[in-house]
Amino acid sequence: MPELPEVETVRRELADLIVGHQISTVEMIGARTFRRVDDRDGFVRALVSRTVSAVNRHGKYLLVELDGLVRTELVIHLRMSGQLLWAASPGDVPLEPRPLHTHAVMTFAAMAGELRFVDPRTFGEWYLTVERAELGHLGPDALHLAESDQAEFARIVGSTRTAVKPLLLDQRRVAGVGNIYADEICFLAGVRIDRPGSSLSKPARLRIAQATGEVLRAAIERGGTTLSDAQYVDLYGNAGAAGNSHAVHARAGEPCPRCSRAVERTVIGGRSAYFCRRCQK
DNA sequence: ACAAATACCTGTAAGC
DNA sequence: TGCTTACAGGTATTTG
Repeated sequence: MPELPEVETVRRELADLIVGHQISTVEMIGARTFRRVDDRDGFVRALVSRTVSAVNRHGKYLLVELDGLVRTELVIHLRMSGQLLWAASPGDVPLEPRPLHTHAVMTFAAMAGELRFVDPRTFGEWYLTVERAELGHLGPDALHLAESDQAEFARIVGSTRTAVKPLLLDQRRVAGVGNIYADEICFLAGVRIDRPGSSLSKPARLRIAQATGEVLRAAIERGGTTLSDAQYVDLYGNAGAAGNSHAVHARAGEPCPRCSRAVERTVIGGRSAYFCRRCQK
């Protein structure tokens, strides 16, 4: 479900909501959500009564920074079906009942409501990281790199024989691009999804870098992608509108927005992939 | 170095 | 109507 633009949308909303607020309670409900947490009491103790100083993001990982916790951050990864939802209860309005598959709940001092982590497939995770040790395998953040150093992005693309789409999906090379946006990036760059990165011309590699920035930025502006299954919603339960502007992803049979030829679907790297045969070379 | 398969789960849609 | 199957946005690990 959530890729970089969806995680960034939630990050911004979460930062606006909780930065400067003190954690009152942490409920650990689902076992699998906390599968990396050895000391469950210690986890709660580390968080309660701390004030949130920042909510950061690297790739698809959310990182909650807390006053007085040095080098240690709360990691939240939504994986396929995780949602962070703010349930407000202003005044005397009672809280909505918790949805099925609510695995974690956090409350804050002087804030009426609760932050819920809902995750039917239980792939998502919460844990404390020290110096981001568990994130060490990740490549640079895709959006940051596309905006700061396109030459380096192009170098990474050209550094392997791996096909461009699986390359973009490999979080060790570049972090944050998922199945939806990898299709959109390849389309915008005019590159076939199965072209080995090292076979691309320098301009084509730079087009991948450029397209990554454009696609991710545009998706964030539209609040991310909510597909027909409505899996992704933001902190307040709202769907994102970026899906309406997808050129190819999940549009098999529809006309390519550039040349009108029917968009095709295939499988690459075990994932469904969409492309225009005429526009991507 | 790389590709492919598998595993982790639940929910939904399509097919029979 | 019911049952079965395939598939879903992610990632880690194993096998070849």
